[in-house]
Amino acid sequence: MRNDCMKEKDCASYCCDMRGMLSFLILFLLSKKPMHGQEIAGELEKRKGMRPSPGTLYPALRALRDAGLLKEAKKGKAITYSLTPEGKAGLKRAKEHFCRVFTGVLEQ
Amino acid sequence: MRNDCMKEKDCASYCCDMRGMLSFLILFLLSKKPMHGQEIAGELEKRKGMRPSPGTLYPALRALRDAGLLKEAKKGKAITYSLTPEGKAGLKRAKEHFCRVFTGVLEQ
DNA sequence: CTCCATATATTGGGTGCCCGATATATATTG
DNA sequence: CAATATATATCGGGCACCCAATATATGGAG
Repeated sequence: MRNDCMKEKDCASYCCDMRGMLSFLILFLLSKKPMHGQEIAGELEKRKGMRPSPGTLYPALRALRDAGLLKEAKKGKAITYSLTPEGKAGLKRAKEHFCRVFTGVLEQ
Repeated sequence: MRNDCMKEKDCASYCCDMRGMLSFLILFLLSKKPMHGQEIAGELEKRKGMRPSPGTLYPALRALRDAGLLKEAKKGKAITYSLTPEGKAGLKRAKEHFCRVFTGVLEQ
């Protein structure tokens, strides 16, 4: 059971398993500023408390690129990712859905 | 690919795949008021646009009960679920984690 | 009682997120 | 030119969410 953390006092939450939210978070982070992969990994680590493995992050970035939602710019050994117009539009719609699903969760 | 909706104009978002958020949402909904299973399903349908199947909902409720996070009260053919003190405490921690992960997402 | 609607419950299986390990490429340092 | 560090990339597999189909139980209408 992935949510073993549900029984552990030292785990912050039950939603430590946020499958399916990775792409959404990536799009959101890149909307703040373009970043390369390891920067994204670092930001995710700060927020989630766990650093995504390369096998998690890079396939996700590739899928988003293949879907036309973000574009790449190679600089040295790093690749800077940024949102395409489609990515921005998609993020907007995703946020709306997110708000509808989690209405009231953040209140009080 | 579950996220086929990423390519469809009529789908609200990329986060339609919210695996791992079901238990969190159930705890949140029950913190508002005790409900029985089908009420929960209806509320989830309103928020997510899709009604969870029985094979999704009831095992989730059972797992939360077995974890001591909610209790059941049978009334006729329906079972009213409500949070235990452990469930309330767990939801509080889950919310904190949720807020940390999604800081800034709902802004502007 | 019989029929039907509603609620709960179980089973089997698909899907794809995500991880760990490993590989490749580029930069930097000495 | 090695040697090391960093970034990207791939591969195989586990696992848990989630669904569709089906089963059981309770209650109400006639």
